[in-house]
Formats: sequence, C-alpha cells, structure tokens
Amino acid sequence: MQDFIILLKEKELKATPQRISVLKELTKKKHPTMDDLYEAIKLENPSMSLATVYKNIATLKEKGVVIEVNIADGKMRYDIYSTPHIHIVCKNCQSIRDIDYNENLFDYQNKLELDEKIKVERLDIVASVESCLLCQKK
Amino acid sequence: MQDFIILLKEKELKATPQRISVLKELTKKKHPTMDDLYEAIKLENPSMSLATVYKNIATLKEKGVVIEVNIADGKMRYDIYSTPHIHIVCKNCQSIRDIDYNENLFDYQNKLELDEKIKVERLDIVASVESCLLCQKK
DNA sequence: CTATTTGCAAACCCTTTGCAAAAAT
DNA sequence: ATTTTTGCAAAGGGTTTGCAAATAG
Repeated sequence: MQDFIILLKEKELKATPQRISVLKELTKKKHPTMDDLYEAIKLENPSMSLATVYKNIATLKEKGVVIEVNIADGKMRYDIYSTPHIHIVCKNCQSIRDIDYNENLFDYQNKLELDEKIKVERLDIVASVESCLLCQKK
Repeated sequence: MQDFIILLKEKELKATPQRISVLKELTKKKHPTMDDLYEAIKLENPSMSLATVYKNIATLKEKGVVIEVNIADGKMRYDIYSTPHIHIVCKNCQSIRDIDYNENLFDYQNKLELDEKIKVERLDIVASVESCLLCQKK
C-alpha cells in the first residue's frame, strides 16, 4: 500500500484511490483482464468506472509498471512488470503460466539479438499442455 | 491456381472464386490483415464482401491451411502455414519478419517441452529493432 | 491554484452472425 | 438436388475518447 504510493511518486503519477486499487488488484490476481480488474475493484470501490481502469492501465503501461499479455482471444491481460519471464498459454483453457528464463533461453535470446540486431521485449509461447492444472486436460 | 483447387479439394472445401482469391492474396502479401485482403481482392473482384473474407479465413484456419499472427495491435494478421518459424514483430512499426527455427531454438524448445510437459504451438517475439527495413528505425 | 484524474456516455473498430439468394459439386 | 458459400446489414464485444466535475499535490 505504502509501496504503491512510493512507486507512483517515482513515476510522477498521482496516487488516487482508483490507481492504487488497480495496482493492488494486479498483485492479487495473475494476468487479469480489464473486466477482471473492474469487477474486483468495484467490490471495494463501487464508484470505480471501467474507463478509469482502462486509463490507469494505459498510464501504468507507458511508465513501464505494467505489461500486456496477449493470448489472442480478443482480450488483453495485464501483469505487473517484474523479472523477465515467458508466458505459456494453455491452448485449451487459455490459462497463463509464467516461466522464468533459464540459461538456455538467455543464450538463445542473446544469439538471436546479435544475429538479427534486435532487442527482445516480449516472448509469448502458446502451447498445448499435457497436464494443465486448471483445465485438467490430459 | 490449379494448386489451390487441389488443396481445397483435399480439405473438402468448395473452390469458389472468393476462396481462391483469398489464398492467392495470402501468397502475394505477407501477413495481411483482414482489411488488406479485402481491399486487395476487391480490385479484381469488386463484389467480394468483407464478411466473406472473414468466413473464408475462419474456414481455412480450421483446416490448418492458414495461421494467425497476433501482434497485439487490435488486428489479426494471417499467414499460409508452411514450416515452423518465429514471428519477430518490430515494436516501432509493427512490421513482421519471419525467422526460421535454428538449432538453438529447437534445442530450447525441446527442453522446454520436456521440462514443462507442453507442446509448443506458436512462439511470438516482440522486439525493438536496430535497423528495421520498413520503419528505418535506428 | 493548477494539472491530473475521474466517470459517464458515446463513439470506434474489428469481428461475428442471421438469413435469403446464389453457386458449387 | 443438396450442401456450401456468398453478401448484406445488423449486432457484438473490447477499447478509446471528449468533456465537465472532482481530486491530488
């Protein structure tokens, strides 16, 4: 809570209750959609509007606090930016799992960046999962 | 042209002029959006409707002929399925470059699939590009 | 006090859908 | 002749925007 206020000050953003709610909810729920955020925040702050969620996420994205996770189902999901990781999306139930970079991927990415003269910002993997905890798909 | 008709017969789809146009345009332009396809096809076939492009892409996707490329800008792009490759999206101008799998990535993917018990279907990389041919970004 | 942020409603844009007419096999 | 496909227009769903009122610093 106090952390959020400090973070927002650092980013030169005003610490409105709505903004803080968005940050709080982002740490609570993993990869929420806009609507997930909106519905959750409304429980504690019924006057919160969807447009405000959108505007706050846009602002936080610009400041690098939040990143988008795109699983190509028509809705964006959001994540507080922490350490670099990959998103593995279950092709069956659309659940998202985070996987930390391992040495292999670091090596691959470094080589790719050198060879192709790019700077990788995001790496998304869509996969079918043999045993997804959520959808129980075999 | 004749190839398309054979392909469609294989997939048990009727070879309508509209369908063939979609396939033809997909081989001409790389990663077109729906609107790219629609506008291009309309030049030769002015009665073509956007809905028909959508319906044909949906059908071709189901049959595995076409894959989606999602660069998270609100529009899907489409690609005739060929060999496995990665899409590298320029963060600046949204252009998409294909990169073939190399040994590094194969190794990485194999390890990831074993470790995480998944089957990778798609791998998208969003990157900032030092010298993008299209946007000239330095 | 000033600049930012909020909330509302309307607008936007891409995509999907229902249905009757047309076309493919 | 049967089934699929087309084209139109309307609807859908997520996201963005304009603007006046409210709020943070």
